[in-house]
Amino acid sequence: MSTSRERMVEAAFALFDEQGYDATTVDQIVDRAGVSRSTFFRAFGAKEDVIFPRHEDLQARIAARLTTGTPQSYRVALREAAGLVLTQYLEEGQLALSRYRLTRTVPALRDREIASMLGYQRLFREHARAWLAELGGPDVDLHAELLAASVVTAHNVVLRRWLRGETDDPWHEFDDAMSSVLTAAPGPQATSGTTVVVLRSGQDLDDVLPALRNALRD
Amino acid sequence: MSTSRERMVEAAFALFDEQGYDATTVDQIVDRAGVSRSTFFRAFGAKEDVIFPRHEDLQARIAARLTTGTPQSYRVALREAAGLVLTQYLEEGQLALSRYRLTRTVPALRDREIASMLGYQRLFREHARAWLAELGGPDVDLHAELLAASVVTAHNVVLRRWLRGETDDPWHEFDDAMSSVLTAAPGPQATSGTTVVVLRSGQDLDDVLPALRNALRD
DNA sequence: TGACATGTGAGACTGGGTTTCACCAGAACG
DNA sequence: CGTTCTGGTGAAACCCAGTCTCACATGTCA
Repeated sequence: MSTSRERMVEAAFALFDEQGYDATTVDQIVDRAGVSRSTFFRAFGAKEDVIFPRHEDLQARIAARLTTGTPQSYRVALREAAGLVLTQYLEEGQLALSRYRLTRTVPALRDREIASMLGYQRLFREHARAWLAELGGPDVDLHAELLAASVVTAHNVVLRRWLRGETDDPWHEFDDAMSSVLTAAPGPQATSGTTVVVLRSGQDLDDVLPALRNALRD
Repeated sequence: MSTSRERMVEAAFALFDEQGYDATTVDQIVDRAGVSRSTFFRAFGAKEDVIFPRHEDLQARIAARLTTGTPQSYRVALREAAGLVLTQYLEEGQLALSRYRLTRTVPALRDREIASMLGYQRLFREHARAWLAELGGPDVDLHAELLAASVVTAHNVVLRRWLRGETDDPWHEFDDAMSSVLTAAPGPQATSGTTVVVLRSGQDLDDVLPALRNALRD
């Protein structure tokens, strides 16, 4: 027995796929799902919300990761917090692809997606502001804002490439993109002759060995 | 005799100010303006649009400025194109402040404002992509995206400071912010011993003299 | 004068979202 | 065992943004 919520999501995506988002009414969705309008609006609040599964969770996890950052280690915190977003999308798989198709074609949904991304950016910005303030330096607000925008933008570039099927190894591209953005950021740099390697747990050792050799050869 | 459009805008801002955006219905607006609902929706298309005066104009001017850029001079093009946006807001004056008050409190309007900003960002991105491609170098897409995001973000930081009344010299802060963002961008750098000065026409010479002396002293 | 464009008004209609009341299951408790 | 409380549900009325269609009034041009 599936829950009402699941049936509504399923019915909505199916109908959106068949006849488009605008042409689909909430009444059609609830009819196919076998529930009432009341149930729909109680569960989602708005028609748009069927598509965007609760990112309060994700937002909370990002905040949690960011709060463990320090002015010395904040670049890693930013990288991993952005990685949480990428992880979320990769795990959603087919659902993320369906949503991408919709957000590309329906302006209202595109705006909604952008707004949620800016929600993440806001978290990055606020934490970055605190870290940069502790490090000292001029124009903390501006640089915190720029840092947050760059991290989110870099993430989005990689994410969109994956959504368009233009890459098979999003994590590799993600790491490169984050390096582009974060190496220029202020703070203590790795001493020459010292290489800091960040490993994602669950990764196959053989897969990372070439990268390790490469890093140590420089 | 004022036009219908002007009366509707006036009535809308007054009502939004008196009782808030959501609590104001289109019927109230057209009643006060002495026109019909038909006229309203023909003129603006949607309730939100009363607040955002057509930025197709601005978008076109930005595009025009960007198309005159070259891979050698693109940083100036970006800076001045962003300057067009700032100019627009500064010239709107009181109207921009009213809009800012609304966009801060009404989510729907905030999203709308963000979407229009992303429209500008898109122009920057597409032109930056072309310039960076001509210059050569890795990851053109990523860096074009980052450059556009940084320019827009830097502009927004200054704009918001002005909207909040936190600065009396937005142009000075704008120049600094753009320098922060653009000096690290790829391309030919100014030769040591050569100082390039960009002057806005209509500016008082006495105002810029100190900055000129300062620049030449380095 | 007649044809045509433009701006306007009136009113019906669709559909998203809210609100209110009612119902019913199951858990908790005496 | 009956009751009471609670969470999930349904029914229906309601509000309002936005669309559509028809009508009318003012031009302007031929």
